[in-house]
Amino acid sequence: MASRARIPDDETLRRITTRAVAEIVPHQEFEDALRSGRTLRLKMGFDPTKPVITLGWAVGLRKLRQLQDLGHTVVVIIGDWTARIGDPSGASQTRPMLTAEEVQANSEAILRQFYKVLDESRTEIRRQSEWFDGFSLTDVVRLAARFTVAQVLQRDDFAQRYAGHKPIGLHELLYPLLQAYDSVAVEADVEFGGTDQKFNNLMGRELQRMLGQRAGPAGDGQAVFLVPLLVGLDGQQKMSQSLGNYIAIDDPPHEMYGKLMSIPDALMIDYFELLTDVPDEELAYIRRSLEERTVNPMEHKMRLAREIVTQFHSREAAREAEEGFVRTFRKRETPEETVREVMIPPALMEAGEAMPDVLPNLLKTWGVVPSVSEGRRLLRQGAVEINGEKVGAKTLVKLRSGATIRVGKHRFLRIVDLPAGRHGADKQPRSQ
RNA sequence: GGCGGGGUGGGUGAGUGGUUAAAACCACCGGGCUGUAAACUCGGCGCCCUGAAGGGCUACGCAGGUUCGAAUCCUGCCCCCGCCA
Repeated sequence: MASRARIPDDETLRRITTRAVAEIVPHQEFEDALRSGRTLRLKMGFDPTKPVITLGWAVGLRKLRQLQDLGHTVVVIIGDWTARIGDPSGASQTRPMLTAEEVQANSEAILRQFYKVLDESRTEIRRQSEWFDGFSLTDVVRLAARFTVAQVLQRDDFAQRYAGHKPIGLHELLYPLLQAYDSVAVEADVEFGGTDQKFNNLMGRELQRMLGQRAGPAGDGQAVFLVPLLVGLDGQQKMSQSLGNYIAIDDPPHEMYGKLMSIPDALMIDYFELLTDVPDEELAYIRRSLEERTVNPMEHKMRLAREIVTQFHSREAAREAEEGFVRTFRKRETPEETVREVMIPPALMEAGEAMPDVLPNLLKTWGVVPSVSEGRRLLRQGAVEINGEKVGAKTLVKLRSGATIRVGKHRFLRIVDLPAGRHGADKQPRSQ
């Protein structure tokens, strides 16, 4: 508390307030506070509904880290209470309730990933249950009484659902209020979030003011720092766990690298800007070279993938991932680090070869495909090759130890002998 | 409490007694092309019977019923939406 934050020079300040920033409300207040050297409490919350954190989160986390490096404090709120309600943001089905154990496990996993970006020594962890467990019905009603339905319905998501005759749970209307109260509970000076959080965050500012809490850069309630939403792998929608169009902070290097290489070119600049420290001048160059087509976009994309994998893993891991990528997709070799070892029944092993009909069943057994039918489809469509040779409807397949089976573009299997014991193998394929 | 509309595959949404495993679109999967980009193109997309042919089993909110035959008709129940009170 007593310690002062470092005052950023103009260039640093500029970078903090412009790069990867959608909006700061109110902007001037925030800048002034940074210049004052006062230590700010920077709030960011999450719902521990799933143990997955996507790169979308990294945008805000990186911003928080920059501020931590100046000496400010990050307050992470674990939404262990609202996780039971379900944030109506986005696709917004009503989410199921979670058990205390699930919440606990998810929280730990998420924090571990946060610390890949955040400075743990300047991070304070708080749980909503600290204050909400003690809430009485009276407290809830009093809190709710401070706002009107019309106010809450201003929120985009609610407005749309209301207009579209979609159900809105009464409890969902409470969510923004609870999140706002979090800000009061931790006396947040600035709340961070994606642009879709604007409403919730501003509500926090308002509630602090109503309750006379002199938090915020100017004592008028928390400022709101909004970062752009990262677009997902599909190039269309916001990156999100539930849409499946994501890269997880936890993804292993080769997978992260591969996914980055598969993003639409149009997204490259965004990713550079939001997820890397590549200087603005260089971004300008990259942008220009893309427009003028003077450089193969792939070159830039490889750089991007390298930068990001380095950030979440290591330089070494990035290099290996890149080599693996080149070997697999350019030279069409088998990427050893992603091969999954599998075993086949002794009888087949004995025979050494078989009609391809056995493959769908094997693929199903190995969990490569969800059903035998699916395996058949793949086979019929020529998606399966063994030792580099496409398997046709009638080709005799050689199922020997050491044989490599490729399914689709990037699923690789290697047949191995049955071990004496039974610790065979199954490396996880890919998460999704 | 009253009146009306509606619940179909991952999503949107057609279908109102057999020709419907269920149109179309999206998403997704695979082949081709390529840079695991985009665009394009071809194909697939409930489960099972070794492929095809053919067949079986599940499936249109839930439970029963009518019928040779139901996603489609009837009854009860559950849920959603709107208007009025």
